[in-house]
Amino acid sequence: MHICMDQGSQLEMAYCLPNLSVPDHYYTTPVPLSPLQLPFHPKPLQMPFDQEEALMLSSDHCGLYPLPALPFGGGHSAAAPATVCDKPTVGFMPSIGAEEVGTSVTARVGYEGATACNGYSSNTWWRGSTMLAGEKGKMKVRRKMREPRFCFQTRSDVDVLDDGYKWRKYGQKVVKNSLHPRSYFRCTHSNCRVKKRVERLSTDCRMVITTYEGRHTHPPCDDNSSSSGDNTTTCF
DNA sequence: CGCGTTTGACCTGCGC
DNA sequence: GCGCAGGTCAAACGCG
Repeated sequence: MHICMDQGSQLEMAYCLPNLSVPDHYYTTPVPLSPLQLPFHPKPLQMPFDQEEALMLSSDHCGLYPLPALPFGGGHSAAAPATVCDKPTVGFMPSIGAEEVGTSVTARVGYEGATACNGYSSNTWWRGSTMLAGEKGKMKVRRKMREPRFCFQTRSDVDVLDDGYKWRKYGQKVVKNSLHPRSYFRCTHSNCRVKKRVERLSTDCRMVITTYEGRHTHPPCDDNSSSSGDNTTTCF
């Protein structure tokens, strides 16, 4: 079964997640919104990571839509998912603060996260096991530097979509006002620090919110992308 | 034995 | 300054 999208939407999704495979039991959220007109690209949707913006998309057969609010970390907004379902407003994520994800022009200039994604020289962005005690002070600064993020919402029975990359779970956290814990994944590829957060909506346990943070510095794993015949890719 | 997951503790940011 | 909540670490554990 193909993901239920028109061709344009599939194209957009393919740009967003070039290796996303969608199992049979996936189907995208039927949120009755108007098709998204991304304000930052008149041309076909660019890879969102290149935009260094936080994109929050919901997808259905009519296209990709921005999600009005999501419980991103940092801001204590765990109750946001209810807003997503109850009051779907069309717009470009005003709830995501520029300082949170670097969406403002100011934040994008000298955006350290993007640099770190492409050609960072060390692993100082997050607290590593090799970090000395004295280095922890630097993390206060580092933590403000956010990777470009892309978020989308899928209706699925499984938490983790097969996007062609290999992920390692490094944490799970119970989020306030949410019945379901949030899982934290990191790309297992060396020198690739892309992170992924997966959580389910408290209002609809079948709705999965997946948030990618950062940009892969490597191609996806071939074994994963061609794994099961059950999965049908939406890429072209 | 190696790799991935689980889970409690810890750290940091933010609001009051 | 304090408490809360999100994010991350790392030891313990499980599995192949």
